[in-house]
Amino acid sequence: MTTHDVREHVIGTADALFYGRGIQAVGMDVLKAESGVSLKRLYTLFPSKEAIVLAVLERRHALWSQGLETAIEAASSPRDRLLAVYDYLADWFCIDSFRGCGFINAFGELGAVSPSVADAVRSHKRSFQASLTRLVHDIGGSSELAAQLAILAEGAQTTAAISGTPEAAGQARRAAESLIALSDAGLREALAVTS
Amino acid sequence: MTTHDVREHVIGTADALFYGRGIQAVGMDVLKAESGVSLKRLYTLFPSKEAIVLAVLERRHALWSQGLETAIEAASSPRDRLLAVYDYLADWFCIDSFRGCGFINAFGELGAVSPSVADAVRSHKRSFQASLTRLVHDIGGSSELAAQLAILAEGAQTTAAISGTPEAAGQARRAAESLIALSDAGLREALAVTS
DNA sequence: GGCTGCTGAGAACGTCCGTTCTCAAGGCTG
DNA sequence: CAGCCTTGAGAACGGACGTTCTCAGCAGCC
Repeated sequence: MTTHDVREHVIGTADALFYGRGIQAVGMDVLKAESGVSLKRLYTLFPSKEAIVLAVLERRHALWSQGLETAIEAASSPRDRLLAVYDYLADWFCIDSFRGCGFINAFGELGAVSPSVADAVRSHKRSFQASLTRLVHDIGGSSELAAQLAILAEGAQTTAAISGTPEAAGQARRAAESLIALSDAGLREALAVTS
Repeated sequence: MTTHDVREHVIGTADALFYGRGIQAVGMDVLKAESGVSLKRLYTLFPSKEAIVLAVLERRHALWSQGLETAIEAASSPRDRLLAVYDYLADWFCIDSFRGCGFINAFGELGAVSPSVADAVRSHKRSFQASLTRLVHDIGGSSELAAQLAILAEGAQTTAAISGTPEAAGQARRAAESLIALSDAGLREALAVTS
């Protein structure tokens, strides 16, 4: 068991605990008990609890981005790659332990009190929007469309979390399909006269 | 200064504090200092801090719903009434103290630890979805469209909160206009063949 | 006016948090 | 094998939390 392995183990345990119960609801002694790593060692591995929180967010970002990328690459057409984002969300919402976006949760809990947490959340969301923008540009869509699709994805996450059902993913996906179809067909101007 | 007035004053003060700093970040002594109401009195007015949190959520729901209703009623056509929802969001996002949806924040912070808070958040969101569904039905739209527009509104709130800019409101509004136009024109079938 | 009962303020309480300290055990060096 | 030095565990610490207690002040009544 190398130091690095223990570190990763602690981060993984902390991730599950923080995500499942809320960050402030998990004390260092609980993390000690669940990870089997003594307090002394925890504090030699990390300078503070906040550092653990940041490491957890980093890991969560890496896993999430990697999973998303894998889902995207599995699709064949540019349009399917874009829609794969929502299928990825749908799969995620169905997991038992799903409790919303960990970044949004962390932001609500600590965003006003810890600037570094707020920054980590912001950069995660920026990264997601960048991925989406790239996919949208691949089908010739505008940045505006990318922003709209990102808003749908964000809304699906919070809606699924609060309602406790995964159906928001399908609704967001169908909404995205509509917006993409509109953009594809270049029908926005044509429809504008009817509204 | 009646008991009722003091109660309302405490709830208002607590709302501002909880929303601005996070619920767990505000202790009872801070609430005492900011409201000018002694701890003894606070605990005669409310049985616990959690009761104050619930009262705050109730008040926030009342104010928010009332503001939304006012914004809706000010619009003249059914379509404008529906889009007024997003203009209401836009105005809200521009307020300096905007820090996201207080209910989403509370859910992320306490949803896993306090079932009553989770319930309050769920019923607020259900109420919002019900309002939206009513407005959508008034223009002949489906429940599916209402769900999609709700997701857009949710996404706009978290996006605006995390990004720190109000532009998500406009993006969500334009996305909503697109979805409504598609629904209005009954063009979904026509477009399906092009996708 | 003196006694009584109630309300007020905030000191005090127990608990739990994040963090540090003590000290015992073990491995490497000579 | 003796000495030392690193590392381990978890008891201990200071502070902050939510909640309760004490007691001074002040009505109202005899």
